[in-house]
Amino acid sequence: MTDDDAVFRALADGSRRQLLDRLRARDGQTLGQLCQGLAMTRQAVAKHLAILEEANLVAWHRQGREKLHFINPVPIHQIARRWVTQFDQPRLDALAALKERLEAPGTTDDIE
Amino acid sequence: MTDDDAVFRALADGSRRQLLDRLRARDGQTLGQLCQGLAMTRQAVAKHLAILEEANLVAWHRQGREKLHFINPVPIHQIARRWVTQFDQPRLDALAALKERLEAPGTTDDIE
DNA sequence: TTGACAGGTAACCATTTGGTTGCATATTAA
DNA sequence: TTAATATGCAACCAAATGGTTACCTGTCAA
Repeated sequence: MTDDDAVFRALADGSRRQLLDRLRARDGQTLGQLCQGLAMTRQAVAKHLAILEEANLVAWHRQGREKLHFINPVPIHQIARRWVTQFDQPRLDALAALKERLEAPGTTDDIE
Repeated sequence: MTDDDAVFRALADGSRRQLLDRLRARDGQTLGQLCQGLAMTRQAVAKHLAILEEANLVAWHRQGREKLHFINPVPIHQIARRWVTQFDQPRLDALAALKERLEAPGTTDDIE
């Protein structure tokens, strides 16, 4: 509950979901790149990114004077596991099992 | 964006997620029942339920002087479809296809 | 018919949120 | 070295949010 909260809050804002969309389209963008075309100041975008970082949805890496942002899909998957798959039992139980079997071989990341 | 927004906003609050949890545990509860044990006035709970209604996550039906609340899993599924399954392509594409076959009417447990 | 019960409505309040402006700092290029 | 570039930080602001109290309405049972 405590950890999900940051993710749900982060996803609650349309601008932040838009930022995630942009990163999903092209990962590793700088703050400046992420600002382009948005009707918002750079500082506002930076605040949104900070909230996404707090929710662990975005990580970054400094390169010179630039800050490269990377998306992290794990928290959303975790939430989906706890919320969507439970939502209508038991039809999706079989699905969850299948999902694990599908994702298991050769995958190293988001399945704990 | 416009329709998802209400759902994301509704899910952003912990009290509202708790209400959904309660309805998931037992569907069709009255306002009074949903208030029990919560550290919040009835009016506050009613406001939360109104927000869940706006997001189409909860529907209700009047029975005498009582208001029975029912959960609707569809919006969360829609969001999951648009967000989770897109999040790491293409590994989950096969999963989405399977999901549709699983969820198609008439299919129960016949996959294994 | 008259309370008691379930819920609705409205005014109000403190805090959070999403945004701004202004200025400071660090890195790169000329 | 100097100027432009990329980002950081802080103060401030309006509006939204989550909650309250107070009172009103409709329904059921005695």
